[in-house]
Amino acid sequence: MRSTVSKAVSAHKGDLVAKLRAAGLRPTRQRIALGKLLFADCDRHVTAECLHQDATRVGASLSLATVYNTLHQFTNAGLLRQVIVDGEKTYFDTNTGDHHHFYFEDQGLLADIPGDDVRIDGLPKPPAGTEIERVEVVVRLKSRD
Amino acid sequence: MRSTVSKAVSAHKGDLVAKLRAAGLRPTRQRIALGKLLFADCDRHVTAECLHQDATRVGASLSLATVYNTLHQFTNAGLLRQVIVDGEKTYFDTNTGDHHHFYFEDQGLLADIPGDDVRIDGLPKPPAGTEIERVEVVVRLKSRD
DNA sequence: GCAACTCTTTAGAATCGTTCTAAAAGATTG
DNA sequence: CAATCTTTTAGAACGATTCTAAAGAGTTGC
Repeated sequence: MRSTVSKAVSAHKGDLVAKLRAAGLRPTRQRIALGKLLFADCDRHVTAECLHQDATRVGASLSLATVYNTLHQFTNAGLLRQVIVDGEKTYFDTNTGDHHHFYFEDQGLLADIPGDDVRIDGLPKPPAGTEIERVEVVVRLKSRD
Repeated sequence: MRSTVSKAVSAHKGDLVAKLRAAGLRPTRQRIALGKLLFADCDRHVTAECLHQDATRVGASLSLATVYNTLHQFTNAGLLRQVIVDGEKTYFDTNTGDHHHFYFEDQGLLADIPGDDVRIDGLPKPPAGTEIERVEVVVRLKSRD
């Protein structure tokens, strides 16, 4: 059992190292720790602050500045995507595919909109000289009393 | 000609005063100056900083703090709407109706998406205990080389 | 394995948009 | 006009993020 777990973990770690190398990033202790937190399980939506807390909680000690650096490097490498729904803080999404979001305003939480069923019709052509980089839909939710 | 213009302006001003009163806001020099800038002509998308510059340019002298206060008061009164497309600054839109936006990333400019033809299909139901406050579509544009 | 080199990390300072504070100025009511 | 309430404002404070430059770690060639 022990060995299975550690095999699984090291396999993950190998993938991660390859991922980092492919992005031209050295596989440092810090980047591996953050990579594990971000890419190990299911999709996540994190802020720098909360990822830093996660890392600390897991015993990885790194500075907040490194978390910011890393999030931007991962974003530039196409491993993450930035989501802007709130003027206060920036969210990073591990799901880089085409999809949209629910935003729970009361709690400041993001969730992917499941399925790829969302269709947007009737969008005008982009103005001359510009092209669409992305169409983002945010469904803002509030708790019902 | 002169009189026509000044009549038009004072008519506008009267509307504005009424608008402010209806919102429970005293018609102060500062609020009237900002109101004129915001509601006189066509729809606008402003940041606090740029509205402050506009005001200064027009000869109205008021502090940046007042611009922030006023923008929020107008927003609470339903006269403006906040639009979040950029982590750096907050935009305020004089068009409070249901509509969506183009965002010119290179220039940090917002534009309404003309017409009410945009339809969004296939949205899942909001999670239990929540309700949709608003669905926002942002079409991010970049200049074509 | 070790030197030489390059890339990373980091603590702390700096930045920037925005909000807060408390005191002065202005609007309103009777 | 006096009394009262609201607004404005300069400047301090704030919080997320970025910058700085010096120390630390990863990499490469030998």
